[in-house]
Order: sequence, then structure tokens, then C-alpha cells
Amino acid sequence: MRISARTQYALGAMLALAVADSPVHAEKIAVTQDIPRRFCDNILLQLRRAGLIRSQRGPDGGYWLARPPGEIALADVIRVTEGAEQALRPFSPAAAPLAEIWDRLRSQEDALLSEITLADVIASRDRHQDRDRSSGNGQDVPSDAGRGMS
Amino acid sequence: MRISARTQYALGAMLALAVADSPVHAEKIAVTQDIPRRFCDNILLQLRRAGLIRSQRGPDGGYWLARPPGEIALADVIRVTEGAEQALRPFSPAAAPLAEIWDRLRSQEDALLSEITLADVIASRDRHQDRDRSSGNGQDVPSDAGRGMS
DNA sequence: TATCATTCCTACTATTCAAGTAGGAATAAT
DNA sequence: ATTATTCCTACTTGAATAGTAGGAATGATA
Repeated sequence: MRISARTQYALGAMLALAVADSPVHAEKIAVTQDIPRRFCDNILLQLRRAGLIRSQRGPDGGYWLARPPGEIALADVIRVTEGAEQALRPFSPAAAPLAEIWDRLRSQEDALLSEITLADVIASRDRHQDRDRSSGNGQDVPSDAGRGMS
Repeated sequence: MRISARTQYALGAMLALAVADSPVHAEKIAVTQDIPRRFCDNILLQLRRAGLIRSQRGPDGGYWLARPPGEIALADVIRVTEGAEQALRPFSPAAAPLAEIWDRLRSQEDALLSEITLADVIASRDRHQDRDRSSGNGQDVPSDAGRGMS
């Protein structure tokens, strides 16, 4: 997995929207998530075009999630910001079996990231802030919190 | 996982050495694995410095594996060529829980790649070639070519 | 209507990193 | 001595990431 700054910014923005209960300005997202102002615009635009968030222009405008946090997986966001990663095909016949391994790696990644939703991340954050603040090295991220609201 | 061309070249080279029973020239590796000649040198040097292969200079020189193929995991090679991937740390407190997820992704990858050895890859290749060629490859247990130098 | 704050859009620059090259020194066999 | 190879540092180049710029479109409010 590559995890570009753009992706992590996008996830931060999505999380910010997930905990808000009304439209949020790009300006506020940029500040709270520490995203360069114009870059934030840029990313939000991409997320909206992908259908993950909605928006309203003008004063009193802002952004909000298109679906509840429990129905948006990390993979949904990452797929948008990372784009279609072109599979590197092996160069020689001897290396051909590697292609299958790359596939397994990718589907393994996809499985994990498809199971974790924005709601899960928020829940895990809340839990860590409750008990141990110093380390943040826990190991529990539940996979189904908040699903099923459609 | 990123999988650079360099990494795939390196794995190809290692596989080439794994099926050989005597030292192999960089030239031959470059040709059979379709690696740009000088780049191949470059990669082999890196693999040698990491202790994965050994070498001998001069005419009659070449490269060979430092350990038998069954004792070299793909992860061993990839760690060398990909270097220490610095974990992208989250930018905002809200995104902090992502760090744990990136860790899980990485250890999941590592688990898979640590289990698969060069010997495994070769075996899987042979299995896939079963219908084309009759067997008799006779290189099931390639081991150290017995050159204690460099 | 005018004003103003916001989203929206295209295109641009800067920086970093992967990919590959170049020139030649060191070594070893003959 | 010659020659074939590995060894080493540094360089070039192309692509991708990160971030910026300028302004048009929209919508609330007065």
C-alpha cells in the first residue's frame, strides 16, 4: 500500500465530516485537519465527484457525507484518491508467478480496508482517548459499528 | 505495497540464481530476466551488500545465493530493495487512529511475504508448466554453489 | 439589484522519487 | 600484460506527488 499524503488528507476530511452534524466549510476542514487550504478544496472536489460527499455553494454552504459513516469504508475513499493502481507485470517468464502473489497482496489489503468504516475509526479513536492517551498502540478496530442504517 | 520495477528485477535475479547450480554472470541475468545491463549490476550490488548473494570477481566470476532458496523469503529481498518505508504519520489528531491501520496493513503484507520463499515460487512455476513440458528439470534442491569467497 | 462568502474548475509550478546511465577502479584468471 | 568480470560513486531523466493560482459559478442576504 502506498498511502499518499492526499489519501491521508482525504480520510481526515471524511472523518471530520463524519463527526459533524451539519455542513462543514472547506476552510474549517483545512484548519482542523491541517490540510493546505487550496489543496483541501482540490481534494473535496475529487471526493464529491466520486459521490462520497455532497456540497452546497454560497454562504451557508459546505460539505457533508453522502452516506452515513458506517456505510463508508476506508477502501471507498482510498480507491478514489489513489486511483487505479496499474498492476506491475513481471518482466521475465521466470518471474511470472510473482503476478499471482501481487494479486493476493492486493486482495488482502482490499479485504482489510473494505471492512473498516469511518464509524469504526471514530469509535476506536474515542476508545483510545478514554483509556490510554500516551501510547495509542491498541489493537482493536471493530468492523461493523454503525452499519445498517439505510 | 508498492512493488517497484527494481524490486521485481531483484526478485527475478534471485530466482535466476536459485535455479542455477554454479555462479552466474550479471550479463546472463540481465539477458534472461530482461533487466537493463547496468541497472542489473546496480541491483546485484545492493543484494550482495545486504548479504543475500555472494560474488566473485574476474573472468570466471559471477553471483550465487548466500543461502539455499528455501531459506530466502520474498520479504528478505523486498525489504532490501524497497528500503525502510517510512510510515506516513497522520496529520491531525482526528486521523491518528489511521496509523494503527497502516501498521496492520504492513504486518499483514509482511506475514504473507515472509512465508513465501524463492523455492516456493520456483515450485509454483514448475507446476504451472506441467502441461507444456515433460518434467525432468532435476533442479529441485539447488543449494549453495560451494564457493567460499568474497 | 448589489454584495459577499462560498464552492467549483482548469491549469500551472515545485519537489521528490524511481529508473536507468556513465565512467572508470579493483580483482582475478590466463 | 591482457582481458573479463565485479565494484563503486555520481549523474541524468521522466513521472508522480504535493501544492498553488486565478478566477468563474452559485446562493444567501439586504
